[in-house]
Amino acid sequence: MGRGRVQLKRIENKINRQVTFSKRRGGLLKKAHEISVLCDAEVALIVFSHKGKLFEYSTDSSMEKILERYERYSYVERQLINAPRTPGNWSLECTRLRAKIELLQRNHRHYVGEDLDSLSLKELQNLEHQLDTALKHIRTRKNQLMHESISELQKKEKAIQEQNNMLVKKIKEKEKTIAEQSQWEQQYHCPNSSSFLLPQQLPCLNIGGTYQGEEQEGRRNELDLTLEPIYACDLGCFAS
Amino acid sequence: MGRGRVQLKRIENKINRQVTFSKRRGGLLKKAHEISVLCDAEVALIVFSHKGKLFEYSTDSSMEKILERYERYSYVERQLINAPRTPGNWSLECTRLRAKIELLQRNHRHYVGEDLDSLSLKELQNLEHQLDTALKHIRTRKNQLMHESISELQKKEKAIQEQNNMLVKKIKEKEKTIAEQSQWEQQYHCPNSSSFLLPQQLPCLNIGGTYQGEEQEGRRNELDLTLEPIYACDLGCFAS
DNA sequence: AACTATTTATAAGA
DNA sequence: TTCTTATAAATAGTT
Repeated sequence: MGRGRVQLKRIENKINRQVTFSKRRGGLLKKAHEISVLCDAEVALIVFSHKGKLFEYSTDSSMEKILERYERYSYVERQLINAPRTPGNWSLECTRLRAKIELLQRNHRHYVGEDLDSLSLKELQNLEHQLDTALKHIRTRKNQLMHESISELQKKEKAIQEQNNMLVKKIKEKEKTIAEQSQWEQQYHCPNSSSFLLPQQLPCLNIGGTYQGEEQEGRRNELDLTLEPIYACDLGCFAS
Repeated sequence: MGRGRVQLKRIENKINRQVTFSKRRGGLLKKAHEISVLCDAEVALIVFSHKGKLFEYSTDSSMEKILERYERYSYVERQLINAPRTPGNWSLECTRLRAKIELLQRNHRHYVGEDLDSLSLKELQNLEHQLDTALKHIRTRKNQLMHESISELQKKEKAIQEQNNMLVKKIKEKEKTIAEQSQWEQQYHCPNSSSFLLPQQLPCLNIGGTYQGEEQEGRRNELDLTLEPIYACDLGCFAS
């Protein structure tokens, strides 16, 4: 980029080399920063000039972290023990543990179907088989939970229904008692009772006797409706 | 550089980010190499992709040397700014890291279908879906590798078959030469040749002319049999 | 993985 | 060094 093509070889003119270094260094650092931001990558760039001056760029200015990560990565890659560096500053144990984490995380990516390019056919096959097996277990467990949930709900439903029936029976008995009472009151014209209200109350209660069945049905339906959403919701989670 | 200006911020589209990363990574590595050569500088470049894959460039491939030089160079600076980690911090860090490992390993067990009892239905469902997706990716990649392997083998087979045909042709020519030679010898009763053997030899050779075809077939079949086991063996790895 | 319209980087000159 | 400018390179968007 510039006037005239450039040969990829050391610039012999000292001044030119210095100028080019200065310009290109800026460009390189800029591009390192750009890829870091644009692509969410972690970049570490170290440049020593011919004269030995240091220039550097690192994502989030955490050069040490990136270099550590590099060492870890290299360690994992080489499957070698990382020679402890600068012992004063840096725990070997931590490095080892970080390497293990890196390995686990890299491995995990394979289990979610990422980074598969690095795997051989044999490895892919093993992975496939393992995931297949895992899925079988998971589905078995899911079905088990579903069945448990269903029978739990059925048991609950039954219990509530029984309670319901019992309540209906109780109400019927109460009504019967009240009806008998009012009949008695009517017959004997008891002065303590507010008899003028009864003619309107009675038909209601009488009808209630036969009407009760329907209302009971209504209640059962209501209960079913109450149950169903719960059931549907839980099953909604099971759907696949 | 390119159509439209680029904003210096993370590219949210995953595909775009990946493509841009790939392109810019190449450019960055190239420029790092160029400044290194042109300006006689020592460069170390480390790039971790978002997914954690490592790319690196270093002058004369001596990454470790450059990093060491970097450590030496920045040693004074680090001594001034960063208080070295105390042993107490180390053990704390180790504990933290061990906890993370435990977590990762526990999580991993779920991915191989173990320890499922502790998971809720919702969690099981998420797991199932994730493994399903992973399996799809893995199978796609496997198929890709298989197809590559198969076409490679077919190409090989074809090449060997051609070689085979050529060899057969050569053999035919040699036999023709030999047959002509022996005919010539019979006609002129050459005293140097052991003529008493010829009556038995000739029928063989004469028949050989027509018989040759079968023998040739036989040879080709033999070769096919040699090819087949290799083919079957390689494909055996693909079977699932 | 190519292509190409643009933007960027930069070599040379001042 | 720094600025300018012509031109080579890089690359974003597209196919």
